[in-house]
Amino acid sequence: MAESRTSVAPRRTAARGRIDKRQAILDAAFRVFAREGYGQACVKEIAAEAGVAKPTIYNHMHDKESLFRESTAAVAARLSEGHIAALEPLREAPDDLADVLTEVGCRLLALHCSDESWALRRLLYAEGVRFPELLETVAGQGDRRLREALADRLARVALAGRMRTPDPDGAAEQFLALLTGPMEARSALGTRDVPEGERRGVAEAAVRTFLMAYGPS
Amino acid sequence: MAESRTSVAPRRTAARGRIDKRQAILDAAFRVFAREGYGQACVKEIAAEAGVAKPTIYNHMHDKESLFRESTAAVAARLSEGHIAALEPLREAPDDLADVLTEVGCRLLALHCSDESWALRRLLYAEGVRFPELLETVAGQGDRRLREALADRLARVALAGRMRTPDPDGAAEQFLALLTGPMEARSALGTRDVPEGERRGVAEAAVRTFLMAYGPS
Amino acid sequence: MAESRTSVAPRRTAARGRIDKRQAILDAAFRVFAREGYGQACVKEIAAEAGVAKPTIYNHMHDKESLFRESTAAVAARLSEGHIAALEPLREAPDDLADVLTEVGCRLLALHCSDESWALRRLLYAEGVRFPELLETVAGQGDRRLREALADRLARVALAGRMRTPDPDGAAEQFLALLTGPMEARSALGTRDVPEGERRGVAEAAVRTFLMAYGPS
Amino acid sequence: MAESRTSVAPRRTAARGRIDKRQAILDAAFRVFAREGYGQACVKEIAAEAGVAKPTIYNHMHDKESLFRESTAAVAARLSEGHIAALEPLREAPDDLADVLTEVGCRLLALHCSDESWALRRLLYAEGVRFPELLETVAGQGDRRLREALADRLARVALAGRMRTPDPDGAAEQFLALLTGPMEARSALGTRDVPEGERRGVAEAAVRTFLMAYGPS
DNA sequence: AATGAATGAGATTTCATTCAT
DNA sequence: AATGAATGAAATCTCATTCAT
Repeated sequence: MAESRTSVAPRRTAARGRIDKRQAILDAAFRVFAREGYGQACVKEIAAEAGVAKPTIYNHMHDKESLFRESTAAVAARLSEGHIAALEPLREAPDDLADVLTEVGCRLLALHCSDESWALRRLLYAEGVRFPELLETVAGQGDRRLREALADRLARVALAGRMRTPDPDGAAEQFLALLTGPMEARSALGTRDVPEGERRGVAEAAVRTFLMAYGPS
Repeated sequence: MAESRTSVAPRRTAARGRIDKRQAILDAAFRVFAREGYGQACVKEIAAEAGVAKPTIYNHMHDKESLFRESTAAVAARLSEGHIAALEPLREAPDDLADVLTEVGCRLLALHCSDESWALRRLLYAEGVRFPELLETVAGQGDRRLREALADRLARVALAGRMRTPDPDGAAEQFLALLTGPMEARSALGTRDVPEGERRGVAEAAVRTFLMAYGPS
Repeated sequence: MAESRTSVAPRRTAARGRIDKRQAILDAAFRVFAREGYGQACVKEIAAEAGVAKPTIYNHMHDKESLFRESTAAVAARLSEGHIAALEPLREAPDDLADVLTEVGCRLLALHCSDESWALRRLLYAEGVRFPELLETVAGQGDRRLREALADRLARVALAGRMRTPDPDGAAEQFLALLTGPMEARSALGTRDVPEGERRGVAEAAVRTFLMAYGPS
Repeated sequence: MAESRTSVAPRRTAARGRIDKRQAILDAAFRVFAREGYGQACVKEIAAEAGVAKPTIYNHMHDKESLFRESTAAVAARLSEGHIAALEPLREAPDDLADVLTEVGCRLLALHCSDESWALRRLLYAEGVRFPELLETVAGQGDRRLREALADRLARVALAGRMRTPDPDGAAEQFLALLTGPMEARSALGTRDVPEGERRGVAEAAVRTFLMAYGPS
């Protein structure tokens, strides 16, 4: 570890260090914002959690708002990648549609129920009104991207004759609603863990209903 | 009622005034919390909006936290009444199930999309972690009560042979998910208005899917 | 007790009640001032301790300062009576001077070390600068009166040939100093109890030294 | 020392400046506490008197209580040094015991009657109950240290045959009582200046009585 | 005479942010 | 680039005091 820093890429040490520090700040910021909420979070605590001095934060970010924007955007991007990856099993129109949808549903729910995901959702709900471009960027890049990707997959499935729907967008929207809607209450807005088994039950119920509505004749 | 105020019981003016003031404080508090978020809201602003002096607030409520708890609880109770009332058309197992469900769905969505409702939801998401008993009280008394009442109605409908479902709770959960799930993205977490027509479309789609899964054979 | 109020002197009930209430307020005020200090004491707490409403206090006393003045003055007067009474054994020039002085010393020390006495002393030290007329009244009526009374007694004793001193005032001053001076440290400014036996020891030592300086040839 | 500041170590200006500022804060705090009393003193005024901003105080001290503790402890330590120094003339068992004791008495009284000393005593009396460790530290390090040092000196004097006392501790205690006891009333608890001549008179009277009790046969 | 309610003023403390090094 | 120190502004909460009843 130390080696890779001191001998392999010594020229990059400074820049690398800077980037590392920036990342450490963003990570710490997200943790603190998630824990305390934007208004209650204080820069001092973020600095402490990032292991840097307070002014260092202001060297990297212009103010608390930027810090919030950038730290949440970073997490949102990371999560969004996961969502897209979770659709992988649907890439090819499958034979065992129910199984595949259930698998995808489970993957999506696992992500949806992760601490990070709930933390981000809480922050967006809380501060979306006061950070409208965050909603645009994050929720846009996040939820919309997922919905559209899922709609694409469903369209292929329908085209392959394994589903019937003239409206893949609506179908995707409802599939996601059937998956995530129930988690709100079951996890008490993310404050209680929902065990994997229970999540699977929700996914199976969602798929069952979904396929009765959209499944092959 | 109005009578007792103006003619029968002028002696009660003082107590009544106190109650009025308390209500004014709670209302103002909710508005400010909704606008600014818990952390950013300041008691001074709440006092100004309620038309009282700052210490008056502390005469009625012990501290900012209590103020938050009580003001949100009051709104939650009010909204919860509305939800139950919205189920009214389902009281008797109806002939035209689709129409009635659509009507109920529209009513629920209208409530769900009201400013007050979004404001409360935002605050719960935002501060639920730090006010766990709020989640219990408010979300419990709110969402659970609605879900259970709806499940009761659906059970009756099923009993009357107009639906088939061995699990009215799950059915209610999914019906609500199909209704409210799509609103999250469509209203951008409550920051954009969703016109009534669009809400009706969502309700109709929800009912369509719901009845294909649970409707009479 | 209740009788004397209701039947024996019914005409006086109101006035008596008012006086009682005033006394209750003064007593409560002294206790709270003693416990918290003038600046930290709050009228609300005094009212609670007196069992009356806050405005009632303002009906009896003009403001917090008056309350302080009157409550401390009342206690000071009470204590002063005790001091004078403690000199009783010296009324007649005694044969067994040492014993009598020791007895007087013990009595004075018991008073000096009472909770009330320390409380008053603390308040005078603390606020004397800001309530100069209190020092005049209280310390004057208190300490000076005691010193002068003691000097009178000592003068009589000297006149009776049982002491030799051309300066009874100075002798009284020193006797009191020998008595009370050591208590400051021993009781940690009144925060630790000094047992009676220890007080007697101090009194005996004071008398011994005093008599070696002023005793009969 | 002075050198290191002006010529040798200009690099230390920052740290030195911090220390200076800390000292300025402690000094100002003591002055304000002495003037107003703990409860009435306000941090804003202390900040103004120290020439710093309010938050700077909270950067150095955790809260008002710490500020009180530290500022009084600093003064107490300073005064205690003076007390010990005042005993200097007694270092060697002297020939002219009366003169030396009088000299020491005068020095002690001068200190005892200084503004700073009265201010500290007032604060200890006033707040000792609520700051018990202050009494321990300050009064302990102060009064006890003086009494013990004086007892040491008196023991030497007795050993040299110039006094007779089997109990130097008691003798020291009484000597100090004879000195300081009378000042309480004469200075009206430190609110009136006692001129040097008067102090000398008290010291002489104290020495006279003391030596009649403990002096050489 | 007594009180519930209200309030202006001000207390302590914290925070985001900036200098100077 | 990074930090120790400092600060203006503002937050929550308390207090002595006064009305209206």
